[in-house]
Amino acid sequence: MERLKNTLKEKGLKPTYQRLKVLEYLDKHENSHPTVEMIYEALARKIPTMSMTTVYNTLSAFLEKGLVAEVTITGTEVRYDFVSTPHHHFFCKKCGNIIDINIKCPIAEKKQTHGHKVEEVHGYFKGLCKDCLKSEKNKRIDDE
Amino acid sequence: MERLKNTLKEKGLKPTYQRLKVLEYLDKHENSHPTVEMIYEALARKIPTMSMTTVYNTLSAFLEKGLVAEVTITGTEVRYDFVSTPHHHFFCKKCGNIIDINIKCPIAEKKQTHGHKVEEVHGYFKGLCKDCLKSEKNKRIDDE
DNA sequence: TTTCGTGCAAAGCATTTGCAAGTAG
DNA sequence: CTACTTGCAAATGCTTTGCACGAAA
Repeated sequence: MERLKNTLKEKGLKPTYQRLKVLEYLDKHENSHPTVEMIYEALARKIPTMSMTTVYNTLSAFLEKGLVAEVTITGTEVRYDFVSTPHHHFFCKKCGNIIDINIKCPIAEKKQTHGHKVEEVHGYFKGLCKDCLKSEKNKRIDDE
Repeated sequence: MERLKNTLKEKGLKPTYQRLKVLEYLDKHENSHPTVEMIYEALARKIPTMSMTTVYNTLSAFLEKGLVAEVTITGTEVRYDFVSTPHHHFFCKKCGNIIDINIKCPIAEKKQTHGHKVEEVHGYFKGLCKDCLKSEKNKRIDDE
């Protein structure tokens, strides 16, 4: 808890109760890339006065300070990624999960391409995740 | 025109006047990755009865048939990419343009990663485009 | 006391839906 | 003829804004 409090202070954000709770949620669910709503739903259960507005405010403050990154793979919803180290994402078309992918890509090292100055490199895959692949296979076996 | 008409027929879409016009716009502005609004604004000038709904309908039909791809780099707007060959994108943080980038990436050839089945590979850069870089430099010279 | 954050209610907007009239084949 | 498409109007739902209250320094 103290660790997260310091994270906020370092970024010049007052460590309010709500901000700490949002950050704690992001920290605990680092791998689920939650939506605004997922965060709100989870926190509202514990903090009855929590409002959507506060989640929006908080996330946009975090975004500004570089604490989180927006992931817009699906095109219909924004998901939030607690920024640690740069990585790619995998979006499963079946279950909708977004999974972190850590692979080294020579292109990701580029500082320039076609004369443009590169500041960020983003990459993502779409397809079927490991688990959905497994259940697809089981289904096929069941059918036989 | 006949070419585009055939494109629609091949995909099983009735080549209506509106669809042809949207497709023609996409074909002509292949490199500008327009938003729904940009397409609507341009076409409404020539076709007074054109409606937003029709642009939405048309694009979603195109998307379903794989004629276009959605580009969601900015997070606040969806842009449409007339599908030709797979390529990456460069988003300029200053002017907001989205530029096609053709580079070979070894990762893009992957059919599988970490046990997940890869069907699509997407990559994009963010930074300053060639032109904005140039005007930044000129500005600095002007200041001196 | 002064500044900043919270959270309710209302506003704003892009997108979707319902549906009547029109059109392609 | 028959099914599909168009496009207006209304509804929907996510996100932002205005603002009063409250907390922190």
